[in-house]
Amino acid sequence: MAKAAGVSAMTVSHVINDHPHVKSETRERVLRAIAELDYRVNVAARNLRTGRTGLIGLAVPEVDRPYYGQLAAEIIAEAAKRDLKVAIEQTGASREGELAALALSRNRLYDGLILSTVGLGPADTDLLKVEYPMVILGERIFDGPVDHVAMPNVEGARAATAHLIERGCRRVALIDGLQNGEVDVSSLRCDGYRKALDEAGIPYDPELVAPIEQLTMEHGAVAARRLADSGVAFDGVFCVTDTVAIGALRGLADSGLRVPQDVKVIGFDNISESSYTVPSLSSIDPDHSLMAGTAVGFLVGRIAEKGKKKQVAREFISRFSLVARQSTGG
Amino acid sequence: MAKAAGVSAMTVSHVINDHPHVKSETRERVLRAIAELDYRVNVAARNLRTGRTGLIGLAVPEVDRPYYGQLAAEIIAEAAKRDLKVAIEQTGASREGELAALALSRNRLYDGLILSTVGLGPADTDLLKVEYPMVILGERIFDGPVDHVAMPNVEGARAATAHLIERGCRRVALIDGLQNGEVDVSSLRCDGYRKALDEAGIPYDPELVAPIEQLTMEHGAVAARRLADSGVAFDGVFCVTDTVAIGALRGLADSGLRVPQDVKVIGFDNISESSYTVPSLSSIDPDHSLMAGTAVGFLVGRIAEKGKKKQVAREFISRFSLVARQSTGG
DNA sequence: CTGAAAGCGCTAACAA
DNA sequence: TTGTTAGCGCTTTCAG
Repeated sequence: MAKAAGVSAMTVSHVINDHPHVKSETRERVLRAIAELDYRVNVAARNLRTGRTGLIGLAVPEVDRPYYGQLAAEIIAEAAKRDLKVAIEQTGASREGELAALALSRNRLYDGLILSTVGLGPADTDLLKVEYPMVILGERIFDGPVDHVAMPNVEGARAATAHLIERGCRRVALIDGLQNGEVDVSSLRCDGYRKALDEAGIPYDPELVAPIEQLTMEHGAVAARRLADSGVAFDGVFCVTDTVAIGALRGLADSGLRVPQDVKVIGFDNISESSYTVPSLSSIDPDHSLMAGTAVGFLVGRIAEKGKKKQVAREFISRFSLVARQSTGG
Repeated sequence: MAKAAGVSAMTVSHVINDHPHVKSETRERVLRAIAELDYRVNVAARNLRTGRTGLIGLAVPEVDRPYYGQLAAEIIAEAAKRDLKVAIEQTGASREGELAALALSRNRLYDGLILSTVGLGPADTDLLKVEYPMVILGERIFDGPVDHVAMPNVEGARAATAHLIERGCRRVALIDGLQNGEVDVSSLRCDGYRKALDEAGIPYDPELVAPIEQLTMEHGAVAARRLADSGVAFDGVFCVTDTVAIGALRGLADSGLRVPQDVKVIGFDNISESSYTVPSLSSIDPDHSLMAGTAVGFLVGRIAEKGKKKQVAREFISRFSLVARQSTGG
């Protein structure tokens, strides 16, 4: 123990934790001893004593999907500002994976959990009634007393679709994920799409909706090719996410359709890749860093008030802006 | 304590850790009590006792860069197979960031560290002479007793360049990062590029080399535009990474050059986005999952043999394959 | 097969 | 301003 070098025991702890009442002379001495012995606090022991690990969990489907990778990057950066480390769980977008992530926090491995729900549905509300700090990042699917940070899905999708219409599209297709409930991303964005059509007096045509099983580039490409080959006329596509849209650009190119001349395309999320596709992709930007910052802020708040009586769940819906690029350009 | 429900104390520990000598009847009883009380082991206490945290650190420049995101995804998956969690540190590709990540392991927060070195150089070899489990993922820059998992940089770059030449290119440009030493990625891949030129009897022309400060899409795009606008003739571009190449595709499009008709393009890394660009991007695939698996395997080995005397450093250089896509297509 | 004793390294609370 | 006492919850060791 570093006390050997100095003369103290507990004082070391005070020095390490910047407690005020330490004579600067003593502090010096301790600091010197620490340096000489290359002493390091044992965080495991500290954790045991304090009940905090300084670690938060972030459960996302997969970090290599651009959207989640960018979200993770922002959350890690935001957490680092508050001296928190972030461990990443990959849930594979499955219910089981998300439940497994939930279970981990209960082991007190993490001080709190940011959970990006995709697989869990309203039926699982009870499972979320846990007493440890948690923030759901995604849709407001649950009624439980859990903080939420959500996107402006309906409004954003409406704006995206309206943008296509403004640019002259009259037959706007939708490449969307499967709609499992009434409040998942795919359903909400579909709502926004329909709302925009309504407002423009354009009838909703089910033939223009291409459902895909997973929100990946691959499925986006397949859906776009299928749409192009189906013989159904269309002059615009709103894709449920940018990742899907990037795949769709690929699929449209494969089918010999030019973007934006023949078909205009817009996505949702404004991932950084979208500026670099050819043509560059128009998108809805939900302000990721605001979302990340808010999520971490909520979580840190919950961690701080741990033990106190349940507070009401907070909810934050991010703002959005439309970013017009070549894919909807004239 | 769960012992209240059952009648044991330490036996709970045995049950939890699947120790053999427990009568199945007792085990049942304990298990039932655990379920009823919703008991969870306190990992902090276990960590303190065992000296293991079950957590490894992964230090990469930024998880939102596709290459590192995909690497992280594979490493997390690989670690999960061995019941290890992965905490991610973002070093910002800076020396300070990498040193900070090193320091954390010394706090025993992590059982070991996988460090993707970009900012550290040969001069920092001494700093890596640490006694805790570590694996360097990147170039073999250091002589210290540290395990390395590296890419076949020279050979891969040679193959990429040779591929362009085979496809008819005679003026092959190189968009490369700054060459800081003699063994960084940019230098090694440049070596491979020159080797291929030599072998084809094509003289090396410095005018065809566009250096960029960061390996990003943005810099790739700028470099490609600069190259196109410079008036120097070229019919092929080897980009040091796929990320840079995706930017270059964008830049070439901006300059009115068609890929592959006017200019052929190839990258390095084979990130998943490369299949979906328009045109799709040819690349060198260094077998990420083999690298991730090896890195985790090395680390787990080091963790297991912790305390034993120093072993010699192991080194693994991954294999590669060339993936030809539209960007070099005829 | 089960339990008792001891201690991992730290810090909250208090005393000096 | 510094030190003492205790104990966080677990597991290693050894005895029963």
